[in-house]
Amino acid sequence: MYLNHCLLTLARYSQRPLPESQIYKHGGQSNTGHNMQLLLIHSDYIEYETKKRTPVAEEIESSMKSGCMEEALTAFIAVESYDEEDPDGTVQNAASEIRKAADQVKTNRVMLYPYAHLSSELSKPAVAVDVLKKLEETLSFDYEVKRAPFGWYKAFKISCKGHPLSELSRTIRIGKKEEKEEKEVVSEALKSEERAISYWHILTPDGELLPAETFDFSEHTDLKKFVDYEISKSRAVDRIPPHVELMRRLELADYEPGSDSGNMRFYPKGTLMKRLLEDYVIDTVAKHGAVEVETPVMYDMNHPTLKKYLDRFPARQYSIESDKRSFFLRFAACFGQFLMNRDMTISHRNLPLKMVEMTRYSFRREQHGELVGLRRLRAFTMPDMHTLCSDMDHAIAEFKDQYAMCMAVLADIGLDNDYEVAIRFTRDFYTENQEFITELVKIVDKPVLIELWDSRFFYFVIKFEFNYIDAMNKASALSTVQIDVENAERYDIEYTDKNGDKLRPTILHCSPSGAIERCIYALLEKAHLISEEGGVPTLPTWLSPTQVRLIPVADRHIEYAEGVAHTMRDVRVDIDDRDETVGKRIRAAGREWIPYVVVIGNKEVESGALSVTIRAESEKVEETAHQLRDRVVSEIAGMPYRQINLPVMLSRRAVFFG
RNA sequence: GCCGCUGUGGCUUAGCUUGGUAAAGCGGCUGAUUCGUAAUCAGCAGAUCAUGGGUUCGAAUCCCAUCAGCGGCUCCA
Repeated sequence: MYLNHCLLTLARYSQRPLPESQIYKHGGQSNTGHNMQLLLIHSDYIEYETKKRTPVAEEIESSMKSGCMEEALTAFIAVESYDEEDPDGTVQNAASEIRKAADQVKTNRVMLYPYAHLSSELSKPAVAVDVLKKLEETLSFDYEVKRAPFGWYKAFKISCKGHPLSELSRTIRIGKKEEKEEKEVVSEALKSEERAISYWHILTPDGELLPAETFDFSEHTDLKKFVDYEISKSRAVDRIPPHVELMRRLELADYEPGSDSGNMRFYPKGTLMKRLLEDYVIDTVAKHGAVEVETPVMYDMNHPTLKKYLDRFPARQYSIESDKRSFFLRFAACFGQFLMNRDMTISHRNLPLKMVEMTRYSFRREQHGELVGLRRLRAFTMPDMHTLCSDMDHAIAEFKDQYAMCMAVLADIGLDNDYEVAIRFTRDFYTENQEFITELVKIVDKPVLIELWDSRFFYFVIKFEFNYIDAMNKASALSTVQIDVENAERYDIEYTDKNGDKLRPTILHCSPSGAIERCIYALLEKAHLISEEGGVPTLPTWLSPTQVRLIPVADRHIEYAEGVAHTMRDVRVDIDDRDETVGKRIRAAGREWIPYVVVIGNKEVESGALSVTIRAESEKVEETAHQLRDRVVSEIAGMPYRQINLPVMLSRRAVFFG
């Protein structure tokens, strides 16, 4: 078998400098590099048949609905957004590349086949159709050309002469001046996701495994919503997410138009909430033996190990050019921690070895349409812990511990029982560990969604997530743990066992709370749901930016209020000293969801007792400052405390929003 | 990424259909008021009507492009 029987070229063009005479069309230098993805296959035959139109389908005559060609060079083509600047140049470049290949394999037949999978930076459909048509026209002078229609779902069969595609796949980048070869960069994981076939089941605490469609959801409405969301992934929504309005009105966070979308600004109150949640998660994993580390936010795109991992992760990343080198922004702490692990000397006595980082930030360039408020961001804060275990049995034991830890974390955060569980694993893992999985379901004591794969497409063999279901029936993953069986090898991480042998650890990935911003989103959505049902929306007291608001009736009571504030150590107290009526200030405190509101006038100054309104119970009690302080301190016992993040006097506060 | 909707002082909106250079409430400032549990009174300042083009004697209003937010769709050529 000879190589050139199957010529497979994945080419990425960069536009060459235009002759002087053409430059004027583009208003001067506009040489940002034009690309088009091209996959050329010399085939015995290629045949296709259109199945269904997509929304971007071109209008075609019936003669184009199916077609075939024997002994042809098939060109799979993706026109990219960069090509829009100069479609004609793109056509010329592509034509010459196809000519070169066709001459090489000595064929005079060319099949042009639009193929979107080749790129994630596609051009507008109209441009693509235009380029394809012109390409057909250009090539038809010298070749017999056919073109498959654009924008249709098509079935196709191709017989490639010789070698398997995967082994010959390569990318050629034609630079502005010189040509250089590059490895294919289409993420392996993105491809895997396409191939992965999922089997959906419900597993009950009794150990019953039922196909998802036969399960009786009547007593599990949230699980039903979750399953619908996972399987169908579509849902009609009639309003904007409630938390978006709340995050602004409560002066927590807002969009930042000066940045990329999905990069938020956090006001003092939101920043305080974030820090408290971050403190809490770090404290909690520290109690479970994790040590905190810090790693860089950007990594070399061409680092051999990282590159392979990058390919394995189904996320799109930000990239940064700096001084001729290319970097990508991390989407988790895996990179930094695994590289650190690799250089460490680790004994079996050190296992399980846990490292955690509060990644501020992790970056994922999610699609525009996916970004909403605090639910899905492009820059987010995520606790990321990795645990090195001696082997799979050890990993499974740790997995169970961390599963329980995650449940406790969500309960402490204020999301007790507000989530649905998904456990996902390969068939092999299931047959070997059936009991273990049933046990996990018993621990949460409610039915969970099971996703089963026939073979392993990802780096993990099992993972679970706790998913929050919001008022619009959207599911978002919070806590998650995965057992990774691939990266110890990839990163060359090893430990020394009792016998002095070097072994590969099994690695757990864990985010105990999920993204911190997403926790805030879930808390706001939950509060909104409660208020819709006629309840009082609240935040957990330990997370409330102000825990106690003092309202002096007149100016002469301010001094006394300051004394009260002073008494309440380790409680976030502020004083509304603005020149407004008591009624108005009460109302303002209510709109801020402040858990304890105290009015201070002559009566309080004389008696020494305070009139305290408890928001959660909508009732008033008489207490001394010490009693109130003790009440709040015991309520937040065990949770982190930080001092107030704004001036104590409201008259001194600037307005951030509204 | 694609489609649709939206974009008016710091905030929320009116005006846009039927072009004639902006209106209100909140917030801010000033003054009066020192007040007892869900909005005290008066005055003042504050807007190149998202950005860039176009049509027109004249554009917040009509057209095009861009950006952003929201909703939907989508990894599909």
